[in-house]
Amino acid sequence: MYRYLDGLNEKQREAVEHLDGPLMIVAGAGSGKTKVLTTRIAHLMKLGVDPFNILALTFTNKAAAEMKERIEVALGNSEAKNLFIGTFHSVFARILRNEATKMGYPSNFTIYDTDDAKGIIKDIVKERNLDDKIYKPAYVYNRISAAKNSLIDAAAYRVDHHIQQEDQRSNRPQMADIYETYAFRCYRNGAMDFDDLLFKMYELLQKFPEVLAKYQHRFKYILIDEYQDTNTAQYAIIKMLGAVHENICVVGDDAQSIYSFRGATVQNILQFQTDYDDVKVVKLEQNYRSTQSILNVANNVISNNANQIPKELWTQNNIGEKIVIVRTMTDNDEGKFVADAIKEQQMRNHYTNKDFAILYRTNAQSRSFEESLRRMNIPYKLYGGTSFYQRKEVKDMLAYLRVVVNTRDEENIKRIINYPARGIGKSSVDKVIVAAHEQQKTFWEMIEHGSGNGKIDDFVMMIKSFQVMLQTKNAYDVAFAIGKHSKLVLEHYNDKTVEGLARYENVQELLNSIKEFTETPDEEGELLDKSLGSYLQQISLQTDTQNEDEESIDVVKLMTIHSAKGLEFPCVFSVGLEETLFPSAMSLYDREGLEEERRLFYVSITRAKERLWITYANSRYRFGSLVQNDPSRFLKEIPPMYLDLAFTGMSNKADTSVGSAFGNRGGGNAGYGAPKDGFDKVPSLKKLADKLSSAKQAPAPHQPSSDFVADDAARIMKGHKVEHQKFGFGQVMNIEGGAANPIATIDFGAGHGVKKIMLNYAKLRILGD
DNA sequence: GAGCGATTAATTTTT
DNA sequence: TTAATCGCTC
Repeated sequence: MYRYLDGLNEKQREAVEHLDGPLMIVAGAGSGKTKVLTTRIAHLMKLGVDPFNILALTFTNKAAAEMKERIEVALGNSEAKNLFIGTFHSVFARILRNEATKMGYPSNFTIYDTDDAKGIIKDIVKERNLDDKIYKPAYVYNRISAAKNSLIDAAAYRVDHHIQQEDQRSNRPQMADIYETYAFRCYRNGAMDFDDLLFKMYELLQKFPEVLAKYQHRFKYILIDEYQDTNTAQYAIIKMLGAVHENICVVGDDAQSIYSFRGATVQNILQFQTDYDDVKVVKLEQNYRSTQSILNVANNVISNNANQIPKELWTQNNIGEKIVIVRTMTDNDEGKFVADAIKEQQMRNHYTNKDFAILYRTNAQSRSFEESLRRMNIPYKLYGGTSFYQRKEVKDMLAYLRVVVNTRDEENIKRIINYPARGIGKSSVDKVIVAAHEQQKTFWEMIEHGSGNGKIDDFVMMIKSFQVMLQTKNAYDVAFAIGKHSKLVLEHYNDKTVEGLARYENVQELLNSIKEFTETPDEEGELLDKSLGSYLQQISLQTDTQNEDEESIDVVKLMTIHSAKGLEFPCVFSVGLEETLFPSAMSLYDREGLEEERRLFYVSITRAKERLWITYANSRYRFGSLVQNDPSRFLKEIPPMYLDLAFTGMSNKADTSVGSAFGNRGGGNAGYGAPKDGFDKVPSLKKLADKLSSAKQAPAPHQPSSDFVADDAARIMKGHKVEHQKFGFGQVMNIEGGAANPIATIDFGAGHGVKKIMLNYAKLRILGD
């Protein structure tokens, strides 16, 4: 009767057919987790549950899209359209958009990505005259992010004893102030960062019981994918939303928890059984993906971790090929080896490009593989990295669109007010900012009714004209007009360099994507929101440009292990297995960090279906210079019996015998004569010496007087005592160059000495003569 | 104020 | 290696 149930094994079927009450599915790698989730949803719908009442949350857009598609296939109709399936962030953004005004946000609130957020933090640190070496934007951002993900707001942060101690100890006493300012500024800008989408969602449900009740009753069934990667905020939200029906189904694998840096805590999955009464637990332990060899290696590696839910992955698949470990001399050799091996496998075993994936720890590692693949004419696709939407020219264009939709967004106003250059300088902008903050107004409110600055007024008129268009024109027409009248497109068009051309094309591509968005017809029964605001919201959460028909393009895939989670490939290269790279240097200090790296390695191994190569290089270029690394400690955790020792692919260059692969670096690298210690010390000593010899006493920067006002350059005469904003106090020795372009020779004394200053540009205050 | 070369600092993973 | 900032010139 339910044919789709036939393809399930006993355990899978048990999970699908459990209808009401909390359910935890512990799903090992390759055990058919997505199949179970999608079949379960389809089954619920077959049994009459309204798709409108089902909420399914995933971590990536890719996973959400795949789930939706598979349900459609299972059901054979378009009922799936009404399901609420998406990433945590996108689903909450949608809900927040509906309820935003309750929280004092515009419904078209802007979503700030990490770069936007770091930019604001940078500004704040600068404004407070703090050292940006200590208050590094990335550090501050991560700390604020961690707080939000633990549901700690700025006020709670300030009074949290433990946190305060940490900040004192790390010499960052002003963290709480920065957090508070940052949070306020986002709010004032009508913007939320990624973490706010969770944090504000929590706040919304907390503060507005009627909103909570609405969604509690709406979501009768809640399903959560990758539960091991949820953080405290996500956990709390789910708990609230599910409290009425308690039909919560979580799927996860503690062995694949790899997002603790984003606040994820494995505790959520470990504790699930104690959170609810009568939790049904189903373990999926049969692996359908990998060969026995691959699975054996994976099991051996992960068994080195202490904290685990006990389970044993097994498979009926063939033993398959042994795993190949390859050592190369340099990262370039590593790239070359991989490209060679791909070619060879294609010849010998009839694989095509898309059967291969190269998985690495950090995005920076992609370079050598790209080069070698290109050299051998093997088509590839790079996933992740700086995405399309992070490119400067795209962000510039998006900044215009965002400002037009949400004028509270000071950050983006600042970005575009003088780009393309229209003669509105930093000082004019700063003047507005100071005045606005004094009067408790937003930047836009300050200038929208005239600013006393003709150029700013022109800018305001232009933005307003775009806003008028918003009423009658579609998103594409507005965007096109913005590109044209802001002269942004022209700016790129006039740049005839190769990069300029690329930028022009990227902006055109952005416009195309808006056009596509606008022209996608509404599905039956579903009226899609085609406003510019809706478009912006959607793309803000789209980090990967998930292009058309992923499956059909025949290319080798390059990505980080993190982005490979949930995917599988016939042939996998897990590369860069070196100490300080994988495991990363950042993780070496504590057991948890190291175990997470090991889980990451586990994830990379279990992506492979048929063949697996593990590679590492003796030395590689990092931050511009060659460094040597020991082989990763994880390699020692693989019993040699699973390894293929015969095949090296580069037998003349790379020594892949297990003996030398593990540890005794002296063996095979005679070409790099210098022992490790000497090698490491030379450059650092040299650097130090350079620093000492060139250490000039930098003059202390001049703090301009608080009442500093520049005087008219024409009034400055020989012999005047003057103050310069940067160089401090000095005396005019001489003036030359004629009235049109007078140049003064000024003696600023010991600190800065004698300088020639062009009076038309410099800001000088006359103190007397 | 703006544009351009030169120096220098920085690299974990992502929604 | 590359992105970002610095500092110089017009």
